[in-house]
Amino acid sequence: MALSFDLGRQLDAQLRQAAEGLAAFSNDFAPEVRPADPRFGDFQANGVLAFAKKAKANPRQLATQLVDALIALDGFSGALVQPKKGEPTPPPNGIDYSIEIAGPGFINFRASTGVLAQWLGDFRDEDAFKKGASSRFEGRKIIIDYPSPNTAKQMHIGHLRPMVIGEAVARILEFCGANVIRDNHIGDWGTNFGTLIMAIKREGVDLGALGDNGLPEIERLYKLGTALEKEDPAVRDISRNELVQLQQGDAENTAIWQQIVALTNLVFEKTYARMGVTPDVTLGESFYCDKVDRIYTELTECGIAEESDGALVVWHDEVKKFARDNERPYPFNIRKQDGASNYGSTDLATVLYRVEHFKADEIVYITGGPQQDHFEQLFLTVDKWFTCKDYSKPQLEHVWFGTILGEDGKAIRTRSGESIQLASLLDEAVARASKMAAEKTKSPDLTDEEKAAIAEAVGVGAVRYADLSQNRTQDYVFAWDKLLAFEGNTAPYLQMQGARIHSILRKLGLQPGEGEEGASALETDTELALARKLLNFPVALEMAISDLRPHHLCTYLFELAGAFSSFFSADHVMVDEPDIKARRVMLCARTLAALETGLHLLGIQTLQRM
RNA sequence: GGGGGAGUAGCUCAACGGAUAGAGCAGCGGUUUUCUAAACCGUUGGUUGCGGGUUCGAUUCCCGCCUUCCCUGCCA
Repeated sequence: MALSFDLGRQLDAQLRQAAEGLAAFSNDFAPEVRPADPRFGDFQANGVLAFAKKAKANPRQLATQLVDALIALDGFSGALVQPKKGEPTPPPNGIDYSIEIAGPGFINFRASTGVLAQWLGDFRDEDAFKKGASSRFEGRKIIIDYPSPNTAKQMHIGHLRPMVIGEAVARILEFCGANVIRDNHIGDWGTNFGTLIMAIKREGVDLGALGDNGLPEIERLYKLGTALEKEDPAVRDISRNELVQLQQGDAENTAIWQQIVALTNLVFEKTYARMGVTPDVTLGESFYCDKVDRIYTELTECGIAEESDGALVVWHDEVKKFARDNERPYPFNIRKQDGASNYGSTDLATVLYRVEHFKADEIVYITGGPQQDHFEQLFLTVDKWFTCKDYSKPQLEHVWFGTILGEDGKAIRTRSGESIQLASLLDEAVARASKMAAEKTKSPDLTDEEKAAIAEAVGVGAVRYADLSQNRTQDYVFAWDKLLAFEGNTAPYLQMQGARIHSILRKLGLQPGEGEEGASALETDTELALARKLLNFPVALEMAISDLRPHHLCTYLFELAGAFSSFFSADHVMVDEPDIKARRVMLCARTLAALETGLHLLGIQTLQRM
């Protein structure tokens, strides 16, 4: 039998096929195949229970019928066995799966060691995994909007999450066959430029003289500007006028603005490089400033937008919280009273451009949780507008994340007070990793350059992993001790397991994939547990994809590394028997492939030595 | 007022309506002349905030409370 990369999906499809031939089942039957508790098997199908409830039928009877049909299916090799408590029965010789019907109607599947060996032989490395996974999206065009920082501000700790989460999401989708475009939608066109230009002119600052690290000075000018505006309303009007001048193409203001943007981008590039973030396009808000008139026109034509208090807004009365007759009305504002565009208008123009120019099937926005209302309004507006104009509608996803909190449990602020600069955060992480490595290393002969590269990978990896390994919608407290704890479910632990595998292969004089000829069937509990964990790599990918939450992949990698570590402690690889040695070498290489593939998808560097 | 998040072991967190709610850290007890001990093995620890409901089955879904953080039209 030919095996799919994702055996669970394959079983799912086969169960559906089996159900098609049965009168008792209908088209809406979903097998719900998922990984099982190892006590029960490798996979379980729970769908019969839900279906039986709806059909008011006996679930065990339905399960029996379904399993009979499945076994009779061409191209499926399985045998029904009696459930026993404790260890499930392995399949009889030459049969791929043993199947049990258990409890109220669970269907449990246990793969034979032959299936394990075949799967591990078919999917040997990152390329094979990718090939196996690529059928998931089959070239679907997905635009991912990240990290999308605002121009004229230094990157601080608040910029960590969009970069880390966005990059992981992009890599995972790409790996699963999507045609991903990373679109860095920088905030280069906001009200803040009015304030900045006002302050720059007032202070007579020469931006050209600031060198390539002028951001702190620009930040200082912005703070000064906002302070002045607060003191004197007349200054606020000047700023507003500077902004309008800029938007109307005034030469002097445009030149100042261009300098600010160029200066900012230069600094940002360095951080992107360090974080492994590679935008495909950088089309900021300014790119859309000549495209917003069409938005006003079309939305007004369609009767979607209307004037309200001098602004142009869209009401979504059908959604309670946005309705106009609320105590506090909450429209979607797309043009300000002063006629200027805002992020409502540019975001609408951006959706249209992404559909018309990039032919986007899907757009994913990576931003913080507080923007949920904005995106809900944006998506509702796009839906109505595209329906009116009969434009092809993309799938729109808002992937939002929680806030990074300070030790006091409050959000780390950007404008008030001292926020931690991203570069110094990373530097400190690397310094701590370096110190840790000096104490713990098993490779004292490393050169200084190698040590530095390892510290960079471990330090930055630890910070990334700490951010990715918990559910993204959670807030989390930023604490050095926590972020740089190199124990348990952390990047250094995973990197270390990889390094251990490289070490054993090095000692054997083998490249990954070599030395596996003549391997015998897996036998020990730890070998089998590891092999079964490897089989679940596609499941972890699927879970990470289904709601774009990378922490599922982290959890899987940690479990995989744990299964490997248990195996590595219990089963010696360098044994005399060539068949046993070969199969253990195979497990090492395959674990390495899954582990490194997973870490790469998370944007974390892997290491050969530590 | 409206909306969203969180509430699970001492701490930090998992758990796509499924089987006896799991990890890590901390604690306790073991393991190293043997392939990287940043490791492994064992163990202690729970009324899943409270009260109802839905059903074969609820941490998960629904209703009502409690605590807490955040958002709530012209910044993005």
